[in-house]
Amino acid sequence: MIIEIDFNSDEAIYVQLCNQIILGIATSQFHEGEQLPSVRQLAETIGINMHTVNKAYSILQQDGFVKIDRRRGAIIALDINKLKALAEAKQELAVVLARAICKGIGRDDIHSLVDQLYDNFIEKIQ
Amino acid sequence: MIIEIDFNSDEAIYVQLCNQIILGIATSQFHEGEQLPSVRQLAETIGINMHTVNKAYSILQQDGFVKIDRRRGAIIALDINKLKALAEAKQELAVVLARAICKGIGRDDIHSLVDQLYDNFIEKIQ
DNA sequence: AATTTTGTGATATGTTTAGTATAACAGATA
DNA sequence: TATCTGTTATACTAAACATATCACAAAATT
Repeated sequence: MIIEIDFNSDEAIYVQLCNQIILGIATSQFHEGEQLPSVRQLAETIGINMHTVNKAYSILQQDGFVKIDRRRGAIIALDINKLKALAEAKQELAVVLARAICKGIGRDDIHSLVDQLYDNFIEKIQ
Repeated sequence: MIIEIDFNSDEAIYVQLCNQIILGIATSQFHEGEQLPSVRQLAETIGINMHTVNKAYSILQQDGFVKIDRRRGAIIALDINKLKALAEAKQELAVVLARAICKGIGRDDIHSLVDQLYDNFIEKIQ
């Protein structure tokens, strides 16, 4: 999977890294049990410091997306707690929807966007 | 409207301020043309610095939620560009949905959450 | 006319975060 | 043995966040 970092973005590098990897998992470009590049290797290919990658991996572990094995590094391992995930998603959605509502985006528009995105995710899986 | 800031949050104060005000607009607690408290006044009531409020107001202006009038301060004025807003919402949704999908949350779950939130927003309007 | 309030600008300071740069260590692997 | 892994520690720069004053011009109020 190709990971692209925008160094001009106002988003921190480690945040971009987390999001890209999560996106990769969602689109099945990374599979359960698959091992991610080592912190040193990924750092070198991207051209950033090892600790920045390590921070991203640590956060992914904390958020239940990977497990870190001393022998093999970071491995995709989803810790699924649906109730917790639903609560978090709702909280994040609230912020996004509030902005959208202010800009005249209706309920149907959002449903349509959700479908578009889900279709897109599924498309990439196949 | 009551604006609450969590000083223990990892979200910057000005970001929380922006989100709260946007939430206020979405729930019609703030109306088009209504004027927000002055930067000094709001800063005092919250217990933060004037410039922090000013930063939030400036961002809200930049994002097209308010206009800043030298005479009356910040006034709710929605600059509606639906196409742009849709694109931004899609981008933000993609990140949220990717996380959700990884945690086993399906399309219907998201639609349900969206409906819940929209109902909640409408409820607060009445 | 005088005072107050408004947004705005400049400057300075302290704190935290982000990111980089090294170095070292223990465990696993080849 | 040599190499790879994650991990930890330290040190440093740079940027962001937040506060603290001071000052100014425009508008509103008195």
